[in-house]
Amino acid sequence: MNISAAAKAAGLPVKTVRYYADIKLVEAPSRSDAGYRTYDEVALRKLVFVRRSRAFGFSIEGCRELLGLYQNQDRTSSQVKRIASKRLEEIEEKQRELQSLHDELAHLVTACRGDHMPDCPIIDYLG
Amino acid sequence: MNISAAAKAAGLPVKTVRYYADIKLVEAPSRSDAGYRTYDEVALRKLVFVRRSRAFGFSIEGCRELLGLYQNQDRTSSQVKRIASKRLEEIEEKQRELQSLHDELAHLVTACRGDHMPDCPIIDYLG
DNA sequence: CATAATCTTTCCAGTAACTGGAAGGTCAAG
DNA sequence: CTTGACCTTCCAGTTACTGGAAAGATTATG
Repeated sequence: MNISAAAKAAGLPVKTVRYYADIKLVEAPSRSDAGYRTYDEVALRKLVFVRRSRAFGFSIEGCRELLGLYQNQDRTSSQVKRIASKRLEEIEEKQRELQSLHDELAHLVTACRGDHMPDCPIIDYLG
Repeated sequence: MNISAAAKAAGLPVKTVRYYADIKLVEAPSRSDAGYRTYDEVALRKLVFVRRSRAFGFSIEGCRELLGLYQNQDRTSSQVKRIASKRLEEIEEKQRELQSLHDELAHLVTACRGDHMPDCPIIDYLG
């Protein structure tokens, strides 16, 4: 499988697939005689794993840890759970931030008449 | 007022204050004989305005637009409201994303026993 | 007045996680 | 045999700063 087929199968851009090998998130794939990267099922599954992990918002380093556990027969589910819980807390923290931003901004937007006059509670608040 | 006093008064790092002038988000401040940047009340108010705008998550370009309106006597509140509403929609979109991430990840974390065994629904889901 | 500490300046590089593009080699089809 | 779709590497740009080095200015202290 060449890189574009692997990328398509993994649901990732070709550039990203190369990038993941460059930063050693996944192993460097073997090469054809012409120097083309060739992917097998195992390599593909790791790419999919990374895509799904990234979709949860795990950082590259987080993905590295998770991928390590994925490939480690001696892992414990508590190791995995710890990492996932940390991410969950980050998400919740971000949600709280967004909620207060939302409430504040929504309040200002509602208060703004949105007419042809210059007076504006949003500008007043910021200035 | 030298840069560190202005930065402190505006609630921004010194580096950031310089940066905002470098990218012409705010005007380049006047200089002392020795070449030190000097800030007055007007410049300070603009820095505060940018800090507050940034705190709402407006991009630098968004801040540029808002600052333009702030300084424009001929602005209309509808112009301001349009920009703020766009940001509000971005926030809401992000909230929806985070909510679904949260629900999915929370579900997996709950299902994971977090013990010394390797079996893990989180890994299963990702792999 | 000398010196030390604390400013300030500019410039360069690095962060996260890609993404775009140029220059050039390879492969399959017609 | 040429065209077009691949593939390669390498370099640069993105966002919004942040860190640090080298060197000049100002302020405080002895």
